[in-house]
Amino acid sequence: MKSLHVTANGGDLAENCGILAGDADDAVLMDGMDGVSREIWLDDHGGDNNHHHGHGHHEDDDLIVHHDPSIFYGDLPTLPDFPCMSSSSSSSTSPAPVNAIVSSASSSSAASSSTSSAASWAILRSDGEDPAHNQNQYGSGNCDVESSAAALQSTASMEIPLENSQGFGCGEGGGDCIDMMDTFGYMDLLDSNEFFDTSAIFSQDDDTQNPNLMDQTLERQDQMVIPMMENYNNSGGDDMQMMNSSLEQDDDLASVFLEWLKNNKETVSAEDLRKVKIKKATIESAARRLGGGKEAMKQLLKLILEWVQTNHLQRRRTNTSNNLSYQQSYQQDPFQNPNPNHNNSIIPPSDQTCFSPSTWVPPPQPPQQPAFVSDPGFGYMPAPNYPPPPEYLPLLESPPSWPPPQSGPMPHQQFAMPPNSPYSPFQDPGGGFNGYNMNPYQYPYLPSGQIRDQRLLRLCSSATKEARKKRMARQRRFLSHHHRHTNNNNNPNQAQLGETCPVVAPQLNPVAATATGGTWMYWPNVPAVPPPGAAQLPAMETQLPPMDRAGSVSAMPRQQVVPDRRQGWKPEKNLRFLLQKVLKQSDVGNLGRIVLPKKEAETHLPELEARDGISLAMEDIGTSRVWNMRYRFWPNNKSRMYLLENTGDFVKTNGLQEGDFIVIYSDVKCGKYLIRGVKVRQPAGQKPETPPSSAAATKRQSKSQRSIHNNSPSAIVLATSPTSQTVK
DNA sequence: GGGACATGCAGGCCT
DNA sequence: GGCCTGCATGTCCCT
Repeated sequence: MKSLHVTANGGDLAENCGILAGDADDAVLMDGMDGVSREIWLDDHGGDNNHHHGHGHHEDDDLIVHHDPSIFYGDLPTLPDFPCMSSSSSSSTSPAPVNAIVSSASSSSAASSSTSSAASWAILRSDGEDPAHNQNQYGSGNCDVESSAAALQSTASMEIPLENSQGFGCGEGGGDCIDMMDTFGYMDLLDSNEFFDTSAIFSQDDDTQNPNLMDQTLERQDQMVIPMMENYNNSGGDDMQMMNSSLEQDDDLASVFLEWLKNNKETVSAEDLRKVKIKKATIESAARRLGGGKEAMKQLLKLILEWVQTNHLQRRRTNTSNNLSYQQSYQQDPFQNPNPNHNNSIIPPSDQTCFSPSTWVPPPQPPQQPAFVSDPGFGYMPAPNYPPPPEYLPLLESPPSWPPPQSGPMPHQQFAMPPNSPYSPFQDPGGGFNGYNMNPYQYPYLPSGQIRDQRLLRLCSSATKEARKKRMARQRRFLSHHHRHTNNNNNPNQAQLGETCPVVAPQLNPVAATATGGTWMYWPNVPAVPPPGAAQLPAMETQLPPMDRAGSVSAMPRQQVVPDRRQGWKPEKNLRFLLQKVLKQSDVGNLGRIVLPKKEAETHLPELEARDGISLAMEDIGTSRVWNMRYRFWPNNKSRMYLLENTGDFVKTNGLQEGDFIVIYSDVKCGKYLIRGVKVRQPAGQKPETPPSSAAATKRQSKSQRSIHNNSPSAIVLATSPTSQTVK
């Protein structure tokens, strides 16, 4: 499997970006760019360190030796160590840990550089302000990665090593990793000695109090690999000169980094960056797939920095404030910790061993009153990863910010909620796994442990069969409750949707809005890179009427990604495109069920443990009516067929016919699902679309539609006159 | 060859 | 008898 496993603490970058693919398969990233899918796995780093190695890549990597785990595997997650990207040319030898403390062999030039580097970081922390208390200066921060992620999206999952003392990932597994500092944090900042303050660097975290830190830095510089340097051989300090020379030529890159440093000097420390390690192959591959060259590196750098920033901030927040709020959250809501005896229920974030914090989280928001009543049997919440910035999600097939439900979410769901839904009365009687950091503000209504549990269950490959059995058992226990609730509430969606979430106006629908401009679009699986013809998107966007009563645009083509999240983040843009389906005859027939595309369903909809599936409240964007549909699957050979049932009324109400399509969104703000039926009407001059009169016609149409569905790289834009089409 | 998916159709339930 | 449910099978596409 072409998987880049996002592992635990470091997972969020990959998780949100779908970064990179295994270099063993260069097509992976391209797959992701084609938007076919982005599968991201989070592995239980702490629990299954061998998992990475199981991919058989680590041991093949060229190694950047990570000396002292205490230094490099501190509280900041490492960037993805993409074992699957590991070059096959990588060494198969295990990374013999090198003592980072000593660096007698460091060259003077390296020493100079690293000294400057460290000093720069030292000053960044010299303000003495707890970074946790600083706002992410990139605004949401969580989303900047998206732009890069767009180019990095991969079908493959990614594997990010957890940072921990076990030397996971690069250090132990032998990844060809690059420390953040060693990679980007180096650059021309080395000359920016205005920040120099050697005293500060040793007065920070425990692991930075190592008086040999500077030496460590110096030494590691000898070993770092700068991806821009194609031929760089990280064999020793002799290459430093070449490397520095190369870096010096990359003023842009350095500028980016410097700018970032300035912006985040209060929030990110040198130590933070030192803990970020990226495989050489990863960076090279990423850069290559970003187009290569300086621009690609710059983009990648931004991505990484964004990740560092966001991840770090959240962790800091968690570390500084979570212990209390963490436990309080449990104590305040007994339901949140149904199993108080669960040993893992209140593991301090610092003790996390599995998952990283939800890196891509919006800036802390004051907790709000829950819009739902905690009901153990009522709801379910998928992986709570923070979704990508919504401003360009609704229109596009976006990578799942939460991983594919491979590992199994909470099974006892009745009404599934989109990720991060504050209305998701997610329950986990099992107590909750505390494997990853939790931003106390992120899911104020959800028990951290449960969220972690959820995340674990969904993401962690170590969610073993045992765990699955337990989940199944829980599901069975709650099954009756679910049914009762369903039966007693004809429209349970109200509870699910929450009352605080405004109904999305019909014009919010990007498809509709687009159609208003005279063209409707079938949004394909949007590739990370603009497909041919995608240039139409911005132009079309200009035709869009206000998508929102508030004047916000609920969708923005990925091509219009705003580099600066501080500007691009518009919370009101809250529709996240999940999937779409061109309706077949069988979908619009009287069966009242719609077959959903498997991959998209598995990726974007809650994982189904049981074939009975879950109830999904779907708000019709056009009518605001909430349809209580059922999302389920059928066993089909060795696979599954995913269905949306109880769609008959919806189809009839919207007058949907074969060839029309539905689009499903989630409201990233409210956590509800939205559905829209889009009617396709033939342009004037063409024969009105009629049901195929023959099997051949049916096949032709089916083939055409399948082509539409499958040809994700190209946006299929059906330009019609405004009068010749109908988009409800 | 395998996966995804459209749909045929058998069996049970309901009216 | 009609409807519903769910499985099976055929077709198409991708690898």
